[in-house]
Amino acid sequence: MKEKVELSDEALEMIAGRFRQMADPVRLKILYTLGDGEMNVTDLVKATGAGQANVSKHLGTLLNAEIVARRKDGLNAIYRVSDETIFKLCEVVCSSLKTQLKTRHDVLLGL
Amino acid sequence: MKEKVELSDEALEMIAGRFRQMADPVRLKILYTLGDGEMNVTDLVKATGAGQANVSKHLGTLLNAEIVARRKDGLNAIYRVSDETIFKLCEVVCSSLKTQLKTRHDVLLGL
DNA sequence: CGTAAATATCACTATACAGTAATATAGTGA
DNA sequence: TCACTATATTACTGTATAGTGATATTTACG
Repeated sequence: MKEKVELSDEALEMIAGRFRQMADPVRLKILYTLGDGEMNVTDLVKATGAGQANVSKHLGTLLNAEIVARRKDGLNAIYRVSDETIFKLCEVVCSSLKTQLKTRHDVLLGL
Repeated sequence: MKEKVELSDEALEMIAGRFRQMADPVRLKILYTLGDGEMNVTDLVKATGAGQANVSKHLGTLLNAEIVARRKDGLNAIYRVSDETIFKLCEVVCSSLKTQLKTRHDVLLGL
């Protein structure tokens, strides 16, 4: 008897949506930067090298997806990662990519 | 002293690319289906309800990303998952989404 | 107040890509 | 060889979204 995991189309759409949040290098850069601790938008703009409007928009989608959280301090909007599982995701992806690259490298050496 | 993980733009692009592969509900459906064992394209088309050209194209990108592997058997092209880490990714995402939904639900109940 | 700074939003352009119908390609069997 | 089946590819359309300049909004401070 198989352990059949039947997922509804709606569930698949939600899962895909989460992956979509992670599928942009600028958002990843923002998230990695926030991994060192909370930060305001201006500093995130400097750290990522992206435009202010762009960073703000990315933060908006991440906030909407509840991947980051926001607090206000005077003029500043200070963001932090609110869902630490994203780092686990990146970790798994990185190790997989490393394995792939290593395999490809070995193949090039004829082994 | 901080454990500083500095990733190059190229690395970020690769990671984002892997997430992009997972960011489509049809591809997820294909992968989940292949989780039960290898399958040819025709059966995948039936299982997913997507069009043949569409499934074939998705399989092409997954193959290119080395997430699935392919073998030929006569007329059939038989695909299988070649990178099991994708299931770990889905698992992490699912548990995160469940937590989010539960929290949102509790908030609605005023707690 | 008026000004400046930080952030968000708007309007727009450009690009990537999912879906699909039609066609091409390759293997199978009569 | 011809007809049939499975898969891949091509050409095209539509949609989503990243990036950006300009503007709006909010808050602090003189």
